[in-house]
Amino acid sequence: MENEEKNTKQLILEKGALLLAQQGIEGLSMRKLGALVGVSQAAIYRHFANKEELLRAIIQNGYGRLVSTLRAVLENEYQSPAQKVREAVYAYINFVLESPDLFKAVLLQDSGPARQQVHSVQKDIGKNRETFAMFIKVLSEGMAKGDFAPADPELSSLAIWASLTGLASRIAVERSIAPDLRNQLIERFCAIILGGLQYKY
Amino acid sequence: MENEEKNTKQLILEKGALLLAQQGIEGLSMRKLGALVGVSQAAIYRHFANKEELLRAIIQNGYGRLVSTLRAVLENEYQSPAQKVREAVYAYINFVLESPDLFKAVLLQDSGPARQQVHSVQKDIGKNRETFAMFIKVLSEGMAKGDFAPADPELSSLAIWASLTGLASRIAVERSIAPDLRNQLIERFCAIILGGLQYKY
Amino acid sequence: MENEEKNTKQLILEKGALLLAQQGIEGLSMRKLGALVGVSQAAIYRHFANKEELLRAIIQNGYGRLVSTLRAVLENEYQSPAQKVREAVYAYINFVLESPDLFKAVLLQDSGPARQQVHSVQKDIGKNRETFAMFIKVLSEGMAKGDFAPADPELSSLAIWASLTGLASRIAVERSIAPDLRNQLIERFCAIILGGLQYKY
Amino acid sequence: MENEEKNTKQLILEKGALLLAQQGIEGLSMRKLGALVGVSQAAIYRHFANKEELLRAIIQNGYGRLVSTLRAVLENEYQSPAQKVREAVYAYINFVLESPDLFKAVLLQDSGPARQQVHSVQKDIGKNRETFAMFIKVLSEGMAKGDFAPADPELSSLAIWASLTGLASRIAVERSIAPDLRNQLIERFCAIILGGLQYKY
DNA sequence: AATGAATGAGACTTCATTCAT
DNA sequence: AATGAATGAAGTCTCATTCAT
Repeated sequence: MENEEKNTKQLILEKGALLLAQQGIEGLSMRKLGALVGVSQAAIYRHFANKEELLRAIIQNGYGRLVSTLRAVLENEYQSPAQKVREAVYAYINFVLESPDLFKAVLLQDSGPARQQVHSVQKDIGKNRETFAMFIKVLSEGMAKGDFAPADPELSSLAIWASLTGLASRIAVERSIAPDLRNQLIERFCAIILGGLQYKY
Repeated sequence: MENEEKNTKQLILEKGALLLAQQGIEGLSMRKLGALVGVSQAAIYRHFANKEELLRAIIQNGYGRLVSTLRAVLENEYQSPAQKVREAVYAYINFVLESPDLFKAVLLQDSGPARQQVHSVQKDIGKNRETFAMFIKVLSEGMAKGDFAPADPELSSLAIWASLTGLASRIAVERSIAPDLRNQLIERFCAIILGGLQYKY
Repeated sequence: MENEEKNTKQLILEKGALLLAQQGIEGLSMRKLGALVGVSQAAIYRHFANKEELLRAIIQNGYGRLVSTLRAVLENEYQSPAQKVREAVYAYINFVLESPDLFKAVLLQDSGPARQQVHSVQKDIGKNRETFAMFIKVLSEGMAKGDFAPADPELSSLAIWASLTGLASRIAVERSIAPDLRNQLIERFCAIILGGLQYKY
Repeated sequence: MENEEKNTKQLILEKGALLLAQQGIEGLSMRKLGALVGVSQAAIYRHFANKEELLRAIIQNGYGRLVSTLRAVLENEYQSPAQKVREAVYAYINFVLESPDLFKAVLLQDSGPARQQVHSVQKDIGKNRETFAMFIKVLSEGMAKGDFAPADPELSSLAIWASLTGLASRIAVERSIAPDLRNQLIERFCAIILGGLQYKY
């Protein structure tokens, strides 16, 4: 029984992510989603109370991957703080390249009809407390070890995370960019960030 | 007399920017805009052929300010490259603080049904060739003078600009942040970026 | 139970035909139709994807009668070709008298914005291959039997069918004509057509 | 002065006929017409009180040609009644081929928004009393001379005229038909009609 | 004679949601 | 757990027409 149900609910989540990825947040309509899943529009309401809840679920569902990847990267004992930062950047960008619209839905939206809806999601996920806390810890660690110049780790985290989001956004928008150039860009970004972290005034 | 009616077209642009600012790109409907301006929906079509054209006009109208501010900052002869970068950051952030959703409309949207419309606008403005070229020049100049470590100035520009966009986005979203904290964040951002530019491996 | 609600879809078709009949092809608006059926405009889209599909359905629905009547007439074994022609004329005219605007919608419209939609329908129905083929056969038969003078049966069919359409159109337009006069006109039409078919140069 | 005015008014009529021809009766909007003439929409109202009056004027303007051609044909002293009928058919068809939508607007319409508007025009023009009277006279003449079998000439006229309209309609609709085939069709039509007129029971 | 601005009505269509079955 | 039917609101846009200038 659980299997049966899971099928539909999970299918909705998957196809929903797909719709979101292909058509953006406006393209995710109950009608289309129902058709894509092969089920009536009304059926979706059996599984999710709202479009809001649906959206939240889709996002949480898809976002989990990034979070666990990031966690793995940031908690890897065998890497230096600088390496962790660099790997986190790559993990983040890879996620964005795989699901650009999921990314956009979560991190960049707070306009559109789902604005206020997503807002709460953003608070839950966008800030991503847990991951963020880990990132702060990595920076603190680096500063303690002398790898990074001393500074407020939370502020640094915020600044870098925001920068990373900006980079990701640009890359998500310009999907047609040559992979080569893209890698150079990412590399330069890492260089600047890590340079900035190490730089002493 | 001219003052009384305030030109309607300009009014549409202003109220349109306001709607865009308050409700995002989808919230900008002809219906609402008409009501806000105090005019019938159809009247808007006297002044703008399309929603697309309207959007383009609103954005260009509002975006002009930033471009000219940036130009002034980046072409100021009496400042060092590093100072120019810092001032550009502040100019950008100030613009975002004044018109957060104008910013969001232009820079963060890009796919979906209504978004292909914006796409061309983005190409015109988002890339913002002219300003961007000036930014590249500032970095080149800094590298030539030895203020910045040598690196590809275009790549560096792209990376920094994307980062700046990310910071701006975060600030735009979290408008309720305390000004104090905000300034610290901006300052830390500048420090990291400028540090990164100066850092030699 | 089924009777009570009367199927809505069928109701839409019927009221749609009525609207079409009373107000022509442009008068058939979703708004009006919804109101006439006693249902919201949106409800119509539950049953027909488009105005185009709706139109097609209405026409096919109403047109079926004529086709089957014509078929019965033209395949009646016990009548001479001339009689078949005469009966077909009367059947056609009777249909037009019963549903004058259904007829008009199908046969007289064909260009303009809304009309390209009808175009395909016209190809399906207007040409009415099947019925038309039967008509050709009747003429061939008559020529073979010597009832009609030898001539290209397809060309003759086309000419007569077009003429019949013209007559029908006139009658549809001038609905107020006295039945007596109308019958005389139809009779004279048959006489000319049949005379023309029998006439040898 | 008259010249100046004539220019605009006549231009409206001409471009109006063109619009009517290209886009059908729905395509003839004041907006488009104004643009086509190179004048504001409102300007049209300086010359014509209504869309109705405009339409009437366009039709009358364009229809004049047919009427005078038909008059010339039907009053040609040097031709037999049969020849006159044949020539009238060709004149009519040629007119339709040149201005198919003018034809449609005048003779086939009585649906659409302009329905009731055109109706009155139809009474004036569609029946085309004068021309029609001449046609009756030709038939009478033919019957008197023994070229045609005796019959009610008015009834015959009506039947033939309606048939001709039907033929014209078919030809107007299927504009892509090969000229060769078209001519054969017209010829066969003439043969049937003339045969029917001459046939004695 | 002409224009620019505006209007009110109406066009088709899509949306999220509800409800009886 | 699911469906088919329906709804009300909203979306963009076009139309014929009016009016002050």
